[in-house]
Amino acid sequence: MTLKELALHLKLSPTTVSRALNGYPEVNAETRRRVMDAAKALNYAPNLMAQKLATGRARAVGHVLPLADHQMINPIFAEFVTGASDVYSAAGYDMVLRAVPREQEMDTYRAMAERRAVDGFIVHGPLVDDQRMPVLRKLGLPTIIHGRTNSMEADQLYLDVDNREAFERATQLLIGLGHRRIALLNGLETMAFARMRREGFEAAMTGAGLPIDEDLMSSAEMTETYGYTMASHWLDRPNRPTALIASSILTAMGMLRAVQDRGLVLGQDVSIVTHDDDMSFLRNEGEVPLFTCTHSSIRAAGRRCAEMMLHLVTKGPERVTSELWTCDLVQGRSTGPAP
Amino acid sequence: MTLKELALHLKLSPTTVSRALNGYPEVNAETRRRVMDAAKALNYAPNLMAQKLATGRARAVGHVLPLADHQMINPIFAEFVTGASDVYSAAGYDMVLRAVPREQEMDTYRAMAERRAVDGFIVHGPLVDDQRMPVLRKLGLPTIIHGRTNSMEADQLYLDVDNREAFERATQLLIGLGHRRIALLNGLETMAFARMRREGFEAAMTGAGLPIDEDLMSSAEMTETYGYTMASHWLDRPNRPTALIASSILTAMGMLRAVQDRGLVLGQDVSIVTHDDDMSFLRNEGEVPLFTCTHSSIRAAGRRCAEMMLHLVTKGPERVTSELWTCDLVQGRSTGPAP
DNA sequence: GCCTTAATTCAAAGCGGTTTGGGGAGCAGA
DNA sequence: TCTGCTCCCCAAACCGCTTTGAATTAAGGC
Repeated sequence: MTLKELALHLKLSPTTVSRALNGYPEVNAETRRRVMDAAKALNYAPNLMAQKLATGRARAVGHVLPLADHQMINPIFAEFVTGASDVYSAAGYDMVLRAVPREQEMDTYRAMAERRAVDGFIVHGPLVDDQRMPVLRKLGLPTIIHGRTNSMEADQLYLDVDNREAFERATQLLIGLGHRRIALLNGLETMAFARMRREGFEAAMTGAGLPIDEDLMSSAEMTETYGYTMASHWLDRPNRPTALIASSILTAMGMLRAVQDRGLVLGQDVSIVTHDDDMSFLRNEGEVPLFTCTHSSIRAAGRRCAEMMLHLVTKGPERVTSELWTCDLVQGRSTGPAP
Repeated sequence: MTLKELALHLKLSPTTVSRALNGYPEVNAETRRRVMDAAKALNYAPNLMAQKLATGRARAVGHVLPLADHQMINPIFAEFVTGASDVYSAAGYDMVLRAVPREQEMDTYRAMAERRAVDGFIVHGPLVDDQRMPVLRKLGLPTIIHGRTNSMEADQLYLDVDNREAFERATQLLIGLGHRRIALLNGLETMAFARMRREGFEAAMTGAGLPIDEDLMSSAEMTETYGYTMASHWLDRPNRPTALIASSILTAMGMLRAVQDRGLVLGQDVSIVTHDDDMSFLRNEGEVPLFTCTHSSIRAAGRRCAEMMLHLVTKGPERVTSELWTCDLVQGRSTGPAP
């Protein structure tokens, strides 16, 4: 069933039918009703491609996910993407998703833009000195960064969590409990967010006059195994840290396993603070949750980014501004006074 | 830059340019080279929408993810989707992703099909008595199920893991170690895969003349918390089970936490066998991995499904058949003789 | 009653490609 | 020389929708 056929059936011109269907004012109310009814009855649905070609708008936004070697990043993307996709779906937009190796990323962005496959991009996982920024800028499509980086232009739109402040606060909480030897198990510090978290940590430490011990700082993909391995390593030191900070609840789980392996008691012998992305499959639940954490829903971020993008492509760049979210600091059972 | 402009520039007709670019034989080799060079030099890329409209093929495949209340299912989708997306990207296909509430799922499939937004569907998370099957069948688009269900037609293409056999084998392994009281922490048994796992478990138990204790079987979303809660419950029983079977490495992690909480030793006081989807962020690593498990990569499944789909839409349904994969049974440190 | 203006509707021209149905040139065979 | 093929290339139709510009009719103003 095409528009033309429908028009023929109604003894109207395609023009009128199209307008009736798309809510244009210059069509008689009665006529519109007839058209609507017929469309429903005959099960008419406009051909997406034709619509896109005619309007020049793709009604889709692109997400390209770097397929890293260790692709820990995935569950976070997944969570974000579900949030975003939900918003798109409700607005009749599509999400087109491409997972490509890092080295093909630029080409992918370029290809999608040149071929008009999407109306805009949401960029994931910004790096320190991220090379993608100038390229994206040149493509000229609306772009929103989930996160921030030093290499983006001042007017670049983004949505980020204040990672620096969050980790400063988390560290201060531990310091306030009397901890002096605090280890930071950070995410990959090529990622912008990890860099900022480290800054927050260091600010709190030096702010309290505590030394920064490079041996108590480590940075890698945030897997459970990694949390277990590094925590084990630290806890077996002669002068072991009394508190650990994790960048993800996954690494925190690994840390906890290491703690329990050694017969130590969480929140007593060792305290743990983690960042919690509120991932649906790994909830930090309970009246008093297991982990004390800085908390920010990644899915909510996905939703919000999608909303910003839709606003951007439908109503223009006015009135859409970057957002910097503050994390909640949630008290759990994993922290206590330093032994 | 449009095809017409490029043609004008080359003093050729759009026809010839199009053919040259798309590798049709009826064009002089020298001409083709000229066209190719010019296209590259002028940075020409065909407009996707126009191409899709003209050819009638969307060059995209649809994935609709049910947005359940408890959306544990996500990381698995994510993993699958990354695998699939990788294959699509390499072939110049797009993945269009929609996350919608269960009740809108059918409409979403219908809408995508009617509007020709995709060339085919890959269906996730088949249920027992899945209502989507007849609907999808009627839409007439190529469809591949990741999993199987009783409600699909005999000729329906699918890719599944032999869950029944895997869990039967896992159970037999425990029985062979002398375990008699074995608890099964299953996924949601509305899902077809969970149902089959249960069947495998029961077959092994009755096969060994062991009773099936409903109190030692539970079914829910496979979260860490759930694993912790149920394992705690079971381990605190007067006559506690000596072995636990988990449906996901996440629940297994929760179980382990419960075991450690009680000062019990894994593989000694309590044995655990789990299914491992080989998720990138939660690897069951080590020379001898932590968990004894039935193992099958969900990402590999995503890749294979995508390949099947591409074959289906480009070369037709001949020579593409359903696949039933057998899980590896991997020996880890989490199992030992019954105490 | 004539001129405006508003309300509806339509024919036709895109959007940017692909594909069908020739058609001219060059060459071998009769 | 004429016919019959290839080999290349082109004009034009088409994919299914949107949108521009104009036409038709009805209502309002004086």
